[in-house]
Amino acid sequence: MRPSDLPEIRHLPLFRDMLQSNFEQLLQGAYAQNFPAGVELIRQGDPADFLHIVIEGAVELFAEWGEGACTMAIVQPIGTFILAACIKDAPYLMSARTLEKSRIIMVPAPDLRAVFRRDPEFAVSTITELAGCYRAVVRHAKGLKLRNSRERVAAYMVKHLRRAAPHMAFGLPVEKRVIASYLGMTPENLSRTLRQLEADGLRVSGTHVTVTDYDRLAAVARPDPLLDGPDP
Amino acid sequence: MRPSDLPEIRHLPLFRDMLQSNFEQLLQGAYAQNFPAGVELIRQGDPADFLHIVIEGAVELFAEWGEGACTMAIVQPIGTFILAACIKDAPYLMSARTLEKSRIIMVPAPDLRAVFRRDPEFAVSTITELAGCYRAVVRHAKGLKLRNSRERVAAYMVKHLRRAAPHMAFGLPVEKRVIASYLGMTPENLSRTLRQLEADGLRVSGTHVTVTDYDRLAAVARPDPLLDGPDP
DNA sequence: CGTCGACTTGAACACTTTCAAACAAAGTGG
DNA sequence: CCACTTTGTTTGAAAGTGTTCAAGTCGACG
Repeated sequence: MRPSDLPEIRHLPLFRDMLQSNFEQLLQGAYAQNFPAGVELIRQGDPADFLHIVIEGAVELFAEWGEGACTMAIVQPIGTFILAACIKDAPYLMSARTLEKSRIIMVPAPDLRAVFRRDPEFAVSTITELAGCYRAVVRHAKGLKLRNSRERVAAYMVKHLRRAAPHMAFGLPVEKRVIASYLGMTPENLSRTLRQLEADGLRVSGTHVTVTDYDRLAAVARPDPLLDGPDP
Repeated sequence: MRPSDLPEIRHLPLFRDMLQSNFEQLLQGAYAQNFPAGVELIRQGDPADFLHIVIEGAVELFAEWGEGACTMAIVQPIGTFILAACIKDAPYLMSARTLEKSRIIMVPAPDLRAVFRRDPEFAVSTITELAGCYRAVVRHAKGLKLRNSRERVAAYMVKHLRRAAPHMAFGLPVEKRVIASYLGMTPENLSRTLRQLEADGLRVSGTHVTVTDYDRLAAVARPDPLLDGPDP
């Protein structure tokens, strides 16, 4: 564990309000590791041993069933994943793999459970964090059920464009096939949909996205804070 | 509030471990109400005021976007809903309506937030409850993305059949159109799919479901604890 | 420069929705 | 208790959406 990692972690909403002594103890049992791209960090069904924190790089959370697989979320710095499985001491519902060279910190789940039982501030932070995760998945599920694929793609682009504001362009954070799977469609279908959306003010060339007509694109996506998350 | 309601609520996992004095205080600010079927209890986007507890009846959680709507979950006794919105003091992501004549208890959200800050046991219960909700939505989203509609219907039936074990029959808990929407399909499509599944050991007549060949049906559904929940 | 993987494109196919109509069941009012 | 309305369910045909398979293109990297 690098000393420089600690302040960043300490500032995460999850760890921000806990007692310093508890924070130190929690991170004492933790260890950091660097992984190349494409490494499977956890496998769905395995018992939950560690809370993972992404310091650098990017991690894909994905689910498998039979021969099929789909990406459920992308975690980028600084973010945590599989908090819920650690808390319930239950099997992971999702697998995780690095999409790029990544630096990950792993906090043992038993330490986690021990600390939030004696640090009320940490308990409250955990509650807030979990509630946020829950709401994120609900939004994702709502998007899948209420929007068709064209609308989902448009909404994805609008969301990332807002993050890049005031620019009217941004770079795709991950490969298109991962985005396609996240949006619940095949790569072929995403490719065609992107081409189709050129008529609605979207230009995608390789990894580079430019929006030439925000209003037209937003008219397709009909962004909604209850689906896409709060404005920021 | 009926005196007879209290013991049932007290035995819920969410309230089981808290101090009696805190429980009493929490429920003191609460009130119970009886609703006929079809009443909209909460509307998505409204600020979260109350944690709701279903004592009798059934409540549908649903989401709307534009002209479309879909049901996200069914809550039956004894169950709670919209805990996450109360905790985050954020707008509801889902609307709720009674499907039958229902008895609902409403606990003010500020009381909730106040109590788990001073009762560590309640905080832990809240964390566990939320983690459970989170995992339930993840499973639902996984099902939507990984299974096709025929598989989702088969899995739904297998899941409810297991609950009815050792019987090989059960009654549908809600209308078929609600089930269809929950499974992410149209009523017409559900109707056709049920008919198609007769070739795989399923018999549905009105609200009554009989499974004539469990193995065949399970071969279609391929039940998996990571999608359908733990065995019970 | 060649190879590999990701991306794109096209055509055929499978699945799902939509619209329209018929049917069934449950509740209403005479 | 029976017609009658209302609402949910089923069915069919047509249209729309998304997937699969196969082939070809592009770009990054060794």
